[in-house]
Amino acid sequence: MPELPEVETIKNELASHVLGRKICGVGLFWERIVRGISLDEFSRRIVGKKIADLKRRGKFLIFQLTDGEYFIIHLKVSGSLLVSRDSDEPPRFTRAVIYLDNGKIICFRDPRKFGRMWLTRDVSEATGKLGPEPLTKDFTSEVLAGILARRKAPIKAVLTDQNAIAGIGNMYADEALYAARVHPLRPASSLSPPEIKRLFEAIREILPAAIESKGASVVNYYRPGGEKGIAHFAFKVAHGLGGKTCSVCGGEIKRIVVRGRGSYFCATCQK
DNA sequence: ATAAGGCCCTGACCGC
DNA sequence: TGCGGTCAGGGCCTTA
Repeated sequence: MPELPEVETIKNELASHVLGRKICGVGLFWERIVRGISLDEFSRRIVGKKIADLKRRGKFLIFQLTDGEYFIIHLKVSGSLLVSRDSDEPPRFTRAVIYLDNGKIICFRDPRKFGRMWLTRDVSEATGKLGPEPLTKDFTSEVLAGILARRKAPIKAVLTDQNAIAGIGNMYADEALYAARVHPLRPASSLSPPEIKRLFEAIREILPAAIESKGASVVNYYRPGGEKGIAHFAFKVAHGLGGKTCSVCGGEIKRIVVRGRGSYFCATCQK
């Protein structure tokens, strides 16, 4: 599941393959993968453009093209972007292929077909409602406190709400709440100042560490070269990977469902 | 405005 | 071995 650290890793490792390259063709094998415009218009407008820059916003990957166009990808649950040669057969479940002028291709592999692509002159069409980036300097403990103060929903739901904070998904929300010793069902506005401080520090520690480890390969996450990340080896609770008991107190790691998502936590440490 | 639930999809997994 | 049923999950859409 690509979240902020995974998309950041993909961005970092894709850059050398794509920056300055011209898109000389596309293959589209799943009609609903493109949002907003038809497959024909997508092809017509993207072919011939150069990739001038590559950025990440939340879980969106943004290719800045020449002529004011932006090619935007969201990998959702099961998407990956794999680089190979145009002479190679694209891997199974490839929904789209981007052909570059250096003989390389980017394969958008997505077994679940949840992933989406945009081609637009206005980035906000895809990313407009996103909350702040949690790793920038202006995201502070006070900013987090302000976001949480007006929300009564479970803290887990607010952390994973992209319109509240961008980039945190199911895995890293569980890890951050565990590190901060906060129960996932606590109403966001009920967190005390020390709890907010701990949560802020957990976010600022866990996300960069996961980027350092090139992301977490739980299911269907691969780096552009096909390698896996190793961030999941550091997981304490997320996705049930932390063992049956808490490594701190020996308490039971429980699974509950919050807003339809599996949530793992220590029933003793997280109040 | 916020909260909550359904939906999209299909591979993986389970029980028989 | 094969079959049917169930589950997972991000974000959009609808409803309250």
